Amino acid sequence: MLVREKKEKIHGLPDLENVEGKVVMRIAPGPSGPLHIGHTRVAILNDEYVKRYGGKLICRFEDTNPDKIEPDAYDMIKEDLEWLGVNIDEYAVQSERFQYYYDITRKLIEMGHGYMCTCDGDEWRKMKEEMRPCPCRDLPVKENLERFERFLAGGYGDGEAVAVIKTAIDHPNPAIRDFVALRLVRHPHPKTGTKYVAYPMMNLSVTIDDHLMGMTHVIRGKDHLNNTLRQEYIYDYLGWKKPVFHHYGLVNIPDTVLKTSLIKQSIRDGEYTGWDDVRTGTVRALRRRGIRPEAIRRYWVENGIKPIDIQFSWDNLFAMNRDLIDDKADRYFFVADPVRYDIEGGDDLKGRAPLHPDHPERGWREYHVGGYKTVYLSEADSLMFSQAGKVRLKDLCNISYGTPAVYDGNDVSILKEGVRAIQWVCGESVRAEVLMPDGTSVKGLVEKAILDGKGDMVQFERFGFVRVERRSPEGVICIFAHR
RNA sequence: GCUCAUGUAGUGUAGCGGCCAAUCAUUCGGCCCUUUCGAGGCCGACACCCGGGUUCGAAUCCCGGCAUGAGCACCA
Repeated sequence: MLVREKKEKIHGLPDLENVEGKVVMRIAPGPSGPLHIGHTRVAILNDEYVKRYGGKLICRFEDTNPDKIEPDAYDMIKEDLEWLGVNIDEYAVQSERFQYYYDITRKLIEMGHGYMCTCDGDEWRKMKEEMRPCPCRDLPVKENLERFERFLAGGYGDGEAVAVIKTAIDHPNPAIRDFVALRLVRHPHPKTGTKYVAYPMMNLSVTIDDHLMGMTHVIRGKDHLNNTLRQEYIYDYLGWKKPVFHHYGLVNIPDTVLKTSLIKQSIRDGEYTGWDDVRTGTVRALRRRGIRPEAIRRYWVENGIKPIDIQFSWDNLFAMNRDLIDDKADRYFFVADPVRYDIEGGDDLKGRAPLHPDHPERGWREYHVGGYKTVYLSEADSLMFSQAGKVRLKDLCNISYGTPAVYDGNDVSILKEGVRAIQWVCGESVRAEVLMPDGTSVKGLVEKAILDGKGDMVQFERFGFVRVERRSPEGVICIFAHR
């Protein structure tokens, strides 16, 4: 009883502060590509809290940097979220909301909290570093408003002007001093074309949308800590109520490719097969490898929302996934880099093995080696066999080394003496190829019973869990998940 | 350089003044079970960054140091 209570606590996320009834939360992906494993953390955490407290979860596409947008990403992200089991109540797109950003920036300028800067960008930054206001900062409101309208109308050339929010020019933290709110972009936007030239910077659009959409809690990465501090100026200027902010630590994800621009380039170059290439860490690649969304969820829930930086552990994720699939995955023998052995002696060789050792009721794989009595062993097991001299073909019989190999009875008890049981296939097997996460592939043979199998996750005994991508008598294509 | 954040086993986490000679998961090692190096069972290994202080008592509070990370973009 006591033990159970303790366990429940450990596996749960801590409560949020200041929850009054329902919550409104959001995830805000930039549509530059599909989601990768790193993005799933914020999605899962927000989803978990909305499910706990009730309320709504908004997915807001932050598409305010037109030259980084991948037009397909809007749909891909939506699919990824659905697959993850993240329940989105509303979708919003920032490129449809520019009017809000303009109206509120105008208001801030009117209030004297913003200005239009026409200084050279480098010089403006240099002055900020020295805590000196630029000449535009103290221009009269009227002049700033005129510049603002001219700015919206496209009356400035690229880089000639920006709208700036004032904070404290002498703020001890250089990252907080005056920040750009709107900039000029002439690059056409995939959704709005060249309709707008004035584009909001993230700190402006995020703040306005979070307020307008009624966000109660914002969970995001620690890299946004300073952005939060900047955004608080806007909340204060306008007398808006601030959401509760939470910043979780950064995640370092090893051994995979996550950078969207890099993946995109490799796809274009034909090196990667697509966004679901197994060498990448995209959600669709993990899905293709047979990682269950529940495993990803459990992983992030157990990681919590602490602000410390963490190291992502594939081992831990795989262990959670194994937990989920082990009971469902049927077992088959797969032989990598097959080496042929003929067996001399013994009579009509027959054997059978359960599809799953814990579930004999699911049925059996029947073996009838008979006839030529030809089997194939993996290259590694063949080598081991030659050194050990004796080996058990699991669920069939024992053999002694030689060419041909010699039938050596069917006494299972030799396993107790240290003889190894190995996997094998007979002549009636199917070609199989297993695509590995590093992009290589392992070719071999798999028992033909796999063709009648259902369910996409199977275990190749002593090889690992794989997802079956294609089943056909000509060959089976699998993706390696983990051991 | 400045500013901010954080420091519990290999990894992630619990604990947040006495119940902690520190939890759980994973990892690793051993044993049992098993015709898989899968699953299951049992046992074991590994940690409170350092130094001061407060206190009867500190992983827990305070200060300093150190370390790590982030930001200082007309990216998000």
